[in-house]
Amino acid sequence: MSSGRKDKGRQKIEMKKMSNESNLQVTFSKRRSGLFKKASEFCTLCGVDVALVVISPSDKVFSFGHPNIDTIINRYISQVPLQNNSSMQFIEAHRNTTLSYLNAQLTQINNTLDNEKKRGDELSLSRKAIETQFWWACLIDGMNRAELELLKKALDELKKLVAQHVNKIEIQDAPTQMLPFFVGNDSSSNILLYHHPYPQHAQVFPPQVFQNPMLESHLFGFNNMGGGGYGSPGFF
Amino acid sequence: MSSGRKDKGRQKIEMKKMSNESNLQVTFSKRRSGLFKKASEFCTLCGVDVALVVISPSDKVFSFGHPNIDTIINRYISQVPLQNNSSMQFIEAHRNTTLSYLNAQLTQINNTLDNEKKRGDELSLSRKAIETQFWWACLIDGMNRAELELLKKALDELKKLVAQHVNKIEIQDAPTQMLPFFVGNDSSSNILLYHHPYPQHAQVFPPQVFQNPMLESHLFGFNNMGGGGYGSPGFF
DNA sequence: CAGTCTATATTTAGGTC
DNA sequence: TGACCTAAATATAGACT
Repeated sequence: MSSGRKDKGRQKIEMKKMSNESNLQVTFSKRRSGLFKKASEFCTLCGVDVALVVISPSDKVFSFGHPNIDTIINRYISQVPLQNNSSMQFIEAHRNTTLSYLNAQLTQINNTLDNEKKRGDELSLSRKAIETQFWWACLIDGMNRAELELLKKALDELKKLVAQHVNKIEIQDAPTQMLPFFVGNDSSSNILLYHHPYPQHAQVFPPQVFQNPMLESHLFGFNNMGGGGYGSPGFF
Repeated sequence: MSSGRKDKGRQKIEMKKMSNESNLQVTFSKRRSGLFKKASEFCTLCGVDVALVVISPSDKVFSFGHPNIDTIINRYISQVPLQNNSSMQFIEAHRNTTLSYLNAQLTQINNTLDNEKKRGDELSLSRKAIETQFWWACLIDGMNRAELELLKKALDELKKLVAQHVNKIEIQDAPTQMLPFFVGNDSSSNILLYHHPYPQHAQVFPPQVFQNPMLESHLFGFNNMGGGGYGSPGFF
């Protein structure tokens, strides 16, 4: 019921990589299932063993095997002469890249850890310094009401003295610098504390490194490895 | 060209293993080539990687791969470790132990890192608490030499007073009772100290005993406690 | 076995839903 | 994605060379 147009049916397509992305996606699905079906039919009809691995453009792995893909792959690996079998090397390579990746991670984390330790130590130190510097203030906590009253009185006295002194200074010196000690305002919330800009610890791991596909040219053959020398641009 | 006998054309066949041996042989060849062709077209058309291994009833191995069968197989086994190959098992086992070892290390280091972070945060917090609690002490930093001298004198006086008072108390009260240092947040003696609206974290500190000599002059030697504070609510 | 031929059986490109 | 539709493109059973 669309435009009353007659279906064109199956069209012949050129045997090259499809340019239309969405068409390619559809064709990928269709042909993949078709291929798997053929393989499976082949198995039942002829009683053979088949292993089939397909890696999609988005790097997903689809596989089919009868009776068991690992069995077939193992048989393939043991059958193919060492000369042609680079699987071992690839395994090693893969392992090595994984290892070095993890090692890099380890290094990075260790660095972060070191920084944290340093930061902690510094803080610990400065805290100790503060405690040492203001140890006497702690005494105040131990005082009872009477003692505190006494202290307050003493401090009042001190305030006067200091005020006096500061006054003297202000007269003598240039009054550019404001002394914070006894500015008698009522503000109770603008205490200025200095801040330490601590480093952030966002961890960004390096992007993964991919190996180049081997671009060997083989002729399509029936009983040997094949596959055209076809580079897959931009798929990895 | 046989005489006008009509061809039966392609017949539908049951989907089960062919009984006729010679037919099976023919079908095997035909379908095998068909399957390989499909796989090859699939590669070209969709730009995917394919590995295909077929093992004939007579145990011959046929394979196809694009761009290289070993690459694909390796990628497959990177995903799914092989089970039935002893050398593979060894490699995989080694790889896995190495990986789990590294992973364990990673976990451990991450834990340590977390702890360090926590420690750092706590220290940072407690330090801020100290700074907050003794904010007024920071004022001292704002003083010049003369002011400090003055303050020292006043505090000396205070010291005497307090010492005197403490002495008196020790005589009156039970001599077993020590002066508690830094007892936390519910003591009435803290009222003055916590007058300002900052969060209290006094309880964070261990009740350390400060046995510093009172008001030694070196106390005033520090001068980089950061920016001083501004007026405080009529504390004095 | 591998190719060829022929008449179907199957697959699938291109759409629609 | 996936299912369904249609008609053309392919694959292939069976027979023969």
